[in-house]
Amino acid sequence: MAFESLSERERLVLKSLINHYVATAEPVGSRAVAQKYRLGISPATVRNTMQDLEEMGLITHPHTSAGRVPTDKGYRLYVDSMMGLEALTASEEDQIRREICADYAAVEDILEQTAKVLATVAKQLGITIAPRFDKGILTSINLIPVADKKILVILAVKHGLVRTVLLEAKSSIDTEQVEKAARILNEKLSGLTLGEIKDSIDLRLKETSADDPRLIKLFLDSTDNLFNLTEPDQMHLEGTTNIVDQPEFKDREKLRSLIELLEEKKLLAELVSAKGIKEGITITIGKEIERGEMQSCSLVTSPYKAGKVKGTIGIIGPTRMRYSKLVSMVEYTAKLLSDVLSR
Amino acid sequence: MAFESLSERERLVLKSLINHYVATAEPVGSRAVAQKYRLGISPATVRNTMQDLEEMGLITHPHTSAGRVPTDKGYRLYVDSMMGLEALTASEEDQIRREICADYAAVEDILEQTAKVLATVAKQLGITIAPRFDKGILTSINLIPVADKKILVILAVKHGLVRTVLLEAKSSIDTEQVEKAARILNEKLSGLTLGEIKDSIDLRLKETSADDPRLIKLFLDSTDNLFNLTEPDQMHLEGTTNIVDQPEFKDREKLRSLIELLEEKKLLAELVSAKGIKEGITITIGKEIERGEMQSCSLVTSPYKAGKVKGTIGIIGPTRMRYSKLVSMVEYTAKLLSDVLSR
DNA sequence: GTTAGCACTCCTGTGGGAAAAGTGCCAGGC
DNA sequence: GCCTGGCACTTTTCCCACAGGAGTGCTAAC
Repeated sequence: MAFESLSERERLVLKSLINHYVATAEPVGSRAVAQKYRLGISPATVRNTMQDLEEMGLITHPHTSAGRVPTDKGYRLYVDSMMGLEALTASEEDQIRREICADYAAVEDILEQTAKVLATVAKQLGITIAPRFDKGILTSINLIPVADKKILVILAVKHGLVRTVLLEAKSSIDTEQVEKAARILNEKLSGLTLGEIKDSIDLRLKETSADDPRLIKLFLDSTDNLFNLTEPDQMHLEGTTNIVDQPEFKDREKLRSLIELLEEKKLLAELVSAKGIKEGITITIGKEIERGEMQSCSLVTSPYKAGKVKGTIGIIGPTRMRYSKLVSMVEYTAKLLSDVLSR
Repeated sequence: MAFESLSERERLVLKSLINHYVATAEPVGSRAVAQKYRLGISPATVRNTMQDLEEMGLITHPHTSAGRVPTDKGYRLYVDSMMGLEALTASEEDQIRREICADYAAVEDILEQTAKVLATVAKQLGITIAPRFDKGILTSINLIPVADKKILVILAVKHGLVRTVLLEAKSSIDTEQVEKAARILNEKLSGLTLGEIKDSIDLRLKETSADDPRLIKLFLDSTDNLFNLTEPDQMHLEGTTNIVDQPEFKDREKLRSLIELLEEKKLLAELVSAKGIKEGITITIGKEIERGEMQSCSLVTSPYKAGKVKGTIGIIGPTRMRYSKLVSMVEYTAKLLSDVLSR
């Protein structure tokens, strides 16, 4: 549909309506639009315009005598072509900066903190997902025997990212073997990205496998586990409380199904990090989200960088959210986070 | 108050009432008790007995014309002296066993799985807390430089438990120094429990500190971080969905404040693991819980063992819960978990 | 000591009616 | 020809009254 065909008035009415609805969560009547936003036109005119907008599928009616409510399509148009960015207040910026720039050593902690501050400042769900390791360059592998049959594998990736995985061997393995295996693995694999390793580990370790079959075989068998790139525990979700109060979730069933989805950490992580592939802010509105349980929600996400590797942060809330502000917020936060993690 | 003074009839009525209330979530009238549990007495007699029980503070009235509801004190008496254990069904045992005995390598994963299965089978919140490391014996320390100024510290504890912490140094540190420091630390600290180390690390490392001040000092400065024993991320909480539907949380405010508490992972972990100090099952009912936000909830917890060190698992739900069943469940699960982790 | 009976209390569900909110359309004005 | 005031119409919401139901507490009788 050619949205450029919207008249100036139609655009103004839609914009005002959305602003008002976002603020009040109540269907908006023609009077409210006409008066509050001093467009200089009467409620009757607004009503006519609204009818047109409704025909275009940009707004709806819950019932005859109710005001109008934006549809997903309405929000989409608003977001794409008529919403201005709303700058963060100084105090919001401060709050975000304070939390993120505190000098935590571990990336994990910074990400948790980031999710929390996003949730708090946005009064929505805040979510952060650890960098996707597949583009990260492996600097070293360490194997550490921590118990009879257990070996801790440490993958150190450039820029101070670390992944540790515990492997369990069938039989006990002595220290020398472990050291030898570690030497081989480092020799063959360091300097490559984890993605490359995942794809070609079989080939790269083929000739050596005769050397010490057991350990190398264990390593090969665990490839999926070791190089699995979206670990659910690499995700931080905060602010569940914030959405419990939202009027859109006064319907119990809706709330339950959303919380259900939030508990499926792996799924959620994949859903969100898929949005983080593109550069810059991505806004996903209502039914545009693939999962049914979340179709009354919107997602504002952005990738961030830690050196070469990229992760995703975002805000989840009802479709009725303050996009103009939240976009600024996510943008600012992602920028800051990238700076902190890449220093 | 001398509860032994309860007559046989009073005990029977209280027991029947609680059973009925737990099943229906509705205040229980005298007729329901008299008929359903064929005590061979009339509703009028039950009413008289109920009045007595109410005077003792074991049950209450929401209002004059409503049935009776057990108080925390009523539950307490029931739990302590009149509830029989209810065995798990074969299929419940199966389900629990299947999830826990699957051969995951990492303790983390087993604990997450355990929390999930507790939540599912009990239809309540399931919570597991990783072993308290303070009684764990350190088998080795490894220091691994993962980036210019970042060092990954790996504390290997007996029975395959591992703790990794990332430290950030002020200035870059070369590999030799790291190796030397690791040797010193192993020499001085391995074989001790983490608790001992935490308390006496200053003394133990004093004489060596002249050797390589920087790294050892970093280590000393990070003691709290390294040996902090209740890390929030060592906790797994599952089944939030289950409580959203509970009739006791139809009051929005209650639900919000509970979820708020659940988000305070650190606090929650401390709360629960405090209960896990005692041997065997601990039941904490309503107001007996220290935190106000949870005073309409009960807690059924048990410690479990992984070799020498102990963690806690438990179930959280409204005070109106099926104690007789859940106690069996937590007991069985804790036993199983101990077996799996100590093998 | 137990029970039946009954009055009393308080909650709950229902229906009607008035008020409020808002639309849609029409006819008149600029 | 577009805008606007006016008005009828629709639907929800709120309130109130009222009946019905549930369950108690007391009393008197067995």
